[in-house]
Amino acid sequence: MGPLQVIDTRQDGATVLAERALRPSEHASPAAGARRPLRSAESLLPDARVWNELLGAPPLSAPELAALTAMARPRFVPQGGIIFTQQEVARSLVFVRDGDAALGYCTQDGQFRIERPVRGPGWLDQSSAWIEVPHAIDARAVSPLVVVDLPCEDVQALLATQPLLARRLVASLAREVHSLAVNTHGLMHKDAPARFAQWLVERFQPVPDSPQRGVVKLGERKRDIASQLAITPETLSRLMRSLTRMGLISVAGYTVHVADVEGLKQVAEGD
Amino acid sequence: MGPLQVIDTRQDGATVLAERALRPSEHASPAAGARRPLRSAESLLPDARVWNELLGAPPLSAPELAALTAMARPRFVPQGGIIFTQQEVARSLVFVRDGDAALGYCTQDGQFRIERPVRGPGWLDQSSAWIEVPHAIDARAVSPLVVVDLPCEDVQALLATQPLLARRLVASLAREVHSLAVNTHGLMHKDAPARFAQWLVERFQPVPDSPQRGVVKLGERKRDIASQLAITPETLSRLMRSLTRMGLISVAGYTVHVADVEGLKQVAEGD
DNA sequence: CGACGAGTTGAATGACGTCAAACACAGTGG
DNA sequence: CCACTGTGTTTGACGTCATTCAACTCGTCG
Repeated sequence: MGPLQVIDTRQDGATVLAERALRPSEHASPAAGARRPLRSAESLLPDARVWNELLGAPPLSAPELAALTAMARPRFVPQGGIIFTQQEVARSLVFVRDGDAALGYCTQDGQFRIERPVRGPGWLDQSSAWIEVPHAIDARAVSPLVVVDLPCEDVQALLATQPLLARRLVASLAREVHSLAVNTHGLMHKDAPARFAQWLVERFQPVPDSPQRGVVKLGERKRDIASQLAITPETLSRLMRSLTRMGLISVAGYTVHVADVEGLKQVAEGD
Repeated sequence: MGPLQVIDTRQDGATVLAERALRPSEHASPAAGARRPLRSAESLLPDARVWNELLGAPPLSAPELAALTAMARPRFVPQGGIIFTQQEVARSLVFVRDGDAALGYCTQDGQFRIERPVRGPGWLDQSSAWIEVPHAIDARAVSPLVVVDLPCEDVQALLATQPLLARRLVASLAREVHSLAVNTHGLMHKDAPARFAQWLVERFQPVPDSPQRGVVKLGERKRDIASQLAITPETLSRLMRSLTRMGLISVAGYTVHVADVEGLKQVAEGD
């Protein structure tokens, strides 16, 4: 089960395991490919893999790829930089090619509350530009990253000549509608324990031997996880302790060991 | 201000006005045009007005209308009937042509909790079929109504020949994404008074003379309004009394008289 | 009249947020 | 090696908001 080590035993009987727990912000986040310094000389344009991941299953044809790449307007954004804000009217579809971004909003005290993290390649806003409304939310760079704008008029023009591309854009929007609808349902009818259990189940990586057990690596600060779940960090901390006491998980720094997925799923069903 | 009549004065000083308040279920709901008995002989097919309202601003061309109407599969659903359920995989885009429907889910005790009301013409599910997933939610008929299925393959085939239609479908999906995103944001960050105040502001009909004052007609049972706001009927009742005490509204049966929209907007901002 | 469903009201409970203090840990400079 | 600091998390006490449960009103329908 890995190099674990007991460092503390608490009065509630839970054993706390030590696992060198670097803070997520200190991780050399492996998926954020843009860690090496980007030079203006090197192409920021997305490649085929990126386009295919954005637009869904059947691989894109060469002319489709060429047309998309021709209209792409990439730009580099430094860590913490603003990608777009609620005020500005959307004129382009926007996605992140590489790196970690987040959709959220600025609080009065200058903090940025993450509502939904986005790991490249992934859409930041594929809808607002079509109806010429302001972006519904702010977007910030969590790591240094490359975002790409697709001017809406250009995409629209392309639709006339590439009907299959239209099908993909529609499907991509449909996926977003679906995920938002599920999310809304959860917020309306599930309490905090259920939402957190669900969050864990979605990120659950089973270990080879036993299907019930597994691991969830927390790739971000716990306060950011909390704000995704629309709860406070304190409540999240209490939830983790509570699930631990129920014997469903055990927490070691930024690693959650899941002892009983089925139990978690039960909690996730909630009401 | 209408034929009002004092029937009760409470100790808190608020004056309650009587306005023959039929229950919404007893209203001959004027917008639900399908009240007259529908015969199988008469065409259930949507007309141009319906299509244009579904697909947004620029009016559709004659060939577009013809093609859409050719693929439409209308069916009549009696009051309280099930339109579709969460289990079934979506094969068609679904909308209500005439009448009142509701998206929601069935509770264990057989009740139907309304999550989002839909008044025809309006989409019930324009997204699931594109990605071949089950409907995210149940749909029921609140009044007798006509729903129309658009088989997904047919629509897809039409996209190949009608690129402007693709643009419209995309825009329509984009509008849904936008409204869901706003809704999600509200659920995450606004408390019950703010959500209810917002709900009122959205339905606010100003009276000609004074811009601050106006009326909101409640077209559904208060318990259904409560479940749209993800609160209990008791809480909704208390909210209405609380807003009344603040002098922002006064409630008479199923009519809410708004005395101060700006005040309501302030409450709606909440946090 | 009694039964029923919708709405309201009050008291009790519980879930979650707020506030403040303590703790863990990496980084810094002695 | 050691304090010292800053950030992030944990914990406890407490408050607030919303739900729950149970009564009660009102209008409708039999």
